[in-house]
Amino acid sequence: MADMNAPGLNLLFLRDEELRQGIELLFFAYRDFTAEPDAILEKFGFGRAHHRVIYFVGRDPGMTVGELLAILRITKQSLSRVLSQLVDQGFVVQKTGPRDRRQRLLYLTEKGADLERQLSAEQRARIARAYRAAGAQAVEGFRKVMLGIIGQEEDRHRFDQRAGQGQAAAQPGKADGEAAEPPRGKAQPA
Amino acid sequence: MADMNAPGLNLLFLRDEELRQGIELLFFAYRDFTAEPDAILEKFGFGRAHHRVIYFVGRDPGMTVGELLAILRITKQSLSRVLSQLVDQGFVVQKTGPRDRRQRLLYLTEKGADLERQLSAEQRARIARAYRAAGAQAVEGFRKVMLGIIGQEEDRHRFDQRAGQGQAAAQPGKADGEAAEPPRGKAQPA
DNA sequence: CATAAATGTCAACATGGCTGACATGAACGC
DNA sequence: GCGTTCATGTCAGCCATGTTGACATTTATG
Repeated sequence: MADMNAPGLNLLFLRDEELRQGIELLFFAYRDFTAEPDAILEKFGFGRAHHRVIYFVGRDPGMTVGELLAILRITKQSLSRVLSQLVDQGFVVQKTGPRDRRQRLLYLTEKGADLERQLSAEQRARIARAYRAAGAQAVEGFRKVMLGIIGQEEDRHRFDQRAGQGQAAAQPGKADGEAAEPPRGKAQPA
Repeated sequence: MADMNAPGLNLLFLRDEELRQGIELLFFAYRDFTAEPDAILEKFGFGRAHHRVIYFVGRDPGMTVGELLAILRITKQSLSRVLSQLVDQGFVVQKTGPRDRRQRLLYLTEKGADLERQLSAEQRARIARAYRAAGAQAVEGFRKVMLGIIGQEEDRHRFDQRAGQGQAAAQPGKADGEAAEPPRGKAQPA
């Protein structure tokens, strides 16, 4: 800060420092963000992979296996391992798709929903605390930057409209034509 | 949270939606953020654990093994596996500490620094793109929210105003964040 | 009816966490 | 100066979760 007025080189240096800090912010935030759920999961003999499945199925009940695979970007064999544990132990149920009977639509059971709530309670609290402390305008900036970091347009879409108008979703020309879509309108792995 | 859809709770619902989006922004951003370095590492037969070591040592040359362990929050046995590969293959060197000869101070070789640059180039570019697209004010908001998400005060400290520093303070007990994936309780595959 | 798609499954392998036990040399306190 | 603690290394085995490849089943579709 003190020598910010130095010529040329220094600006570049600060830029590099700024980018490094961006990298590290992601690391620390993610690390702390996942720490507490991991501890809970351990009591169930589950890992982070189970958490991801429970979270996204809870988010989007009735999603297909293919959709889940597209989000997680893992192989079906990897998913299968955790998913069948969750099904066997009664956290998730699979129902044959009504339109396409090849599909297995995924739902949380009550037990699964309980666990989901337990797992995300701390995460929500953490986010809520950070949002509250930072303020609405900062939250909007956070969203903008995070969306910029996310690579695929399809992934960004999920944040378009279902947005929290509360503080977050503001104006910036996002305006994606498509009404707020309740669960289940998702990007198909084309 | 799944049953917050009750009528009349619209504000609460939006709040819940907003918090869920926060959770998902972290998931997707982190997923995409680590994808490309992983691809580079594969060509070297390395994984994320190697990336972390290279990143931190590059960030803070001369750090001790103990400091690195404190950053990564893994066991010395886990670190040993990757660190000795990096040393054996000439990416990292260890020098006996001048003040305390028990310590092994860590440095990148030229080869190591090359790899570090190659690995973080994409991550910096991704951050830079997101920052540029979002604007300075959004970046400030991003920083605020991310710092709010980070739990420990000691961790937040490293983002204070190190702008003029370049290297970590090399304080015992704590160090920097990094570029790969935060470890968790048990197993963490590449 | 033939083919493709959605899903499941078996088997093998790699990475990188973990624990426990034990070794070595250097620093430090008494 | 001796014993204890500290920093580090190492061996050995376990576990979670990623990977690839091959193949089976059911259903949709041209």
